[in-house]
Amino acid sequence: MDAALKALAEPRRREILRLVWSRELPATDIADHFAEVTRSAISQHLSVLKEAALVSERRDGTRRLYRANADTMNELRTFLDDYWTSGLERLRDVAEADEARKRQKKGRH
Amino acid sequence: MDAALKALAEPRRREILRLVWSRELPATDIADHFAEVTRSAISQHLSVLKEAALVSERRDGTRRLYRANADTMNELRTFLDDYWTSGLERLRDVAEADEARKRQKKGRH
DNA sequence: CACTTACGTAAGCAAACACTTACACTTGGC
DNA sequence: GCCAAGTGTAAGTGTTTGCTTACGTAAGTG
Repeated sequence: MDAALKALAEPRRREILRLVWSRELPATDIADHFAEVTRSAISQHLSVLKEAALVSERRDGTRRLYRANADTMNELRTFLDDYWTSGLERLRDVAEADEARKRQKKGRH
Repeated sequence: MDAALKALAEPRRREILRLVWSRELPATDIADHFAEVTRSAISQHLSVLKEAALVSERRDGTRRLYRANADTMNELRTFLDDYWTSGLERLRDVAEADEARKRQKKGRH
């Protein structure tokens, strides 16, 4: 999940992800979409996205077809939703652990 | 919004953000929470979060009190929600723009 | 006014990142 | 078997990032 967030932090990768959102696309077609950078750069971005499970790859002859992985994106979505909402509930525990840490630190020093 | 996503990509910053989720906290208290890194490192993280408008800062004497900025986080949330859902609808436009680009590229070359 | 508390900030460093160019590898058609 | 198409990968480069130590500074305290 960490990897997914990190992968999404890069604008180019978000754009790639959008391209393969609902249809499979071969690497070359994806690269063609970006005039500014090399095919190689896109290939590396695709690796990152694949590593983060944000896209899946399917081989067809010499081509590799990429498509966004809806499962991972839904997981990420619920992770963030939890993040938004859980802050409040878990706060008491965090505060308590914090106090303990503080006392320990002071005691040591 | 880009800055916010990038800021969230860092685990430490997410943890900081959670600490100030629903209560103000002075920088020192935040730093005390992290035994592994320096106060300076946390200060720099706070700068990034502030730059991304994910936290707001209020001064009180020598102290600076930080608190998560709910507005920005809601904006980010809707941005992502749009991102999840809009892919489908905007896809046709992207595809069309893409075809145009492709034709142009071939024409030039 | 000296001293302490609570901070940011500058400088430097190693690791990570987004690229590039050049090359290697598969797959399918002739 | 040879060649072209489609693609990953290795190596190198400049920039950014997350950190450290050291110093600077503003606000309260005696």
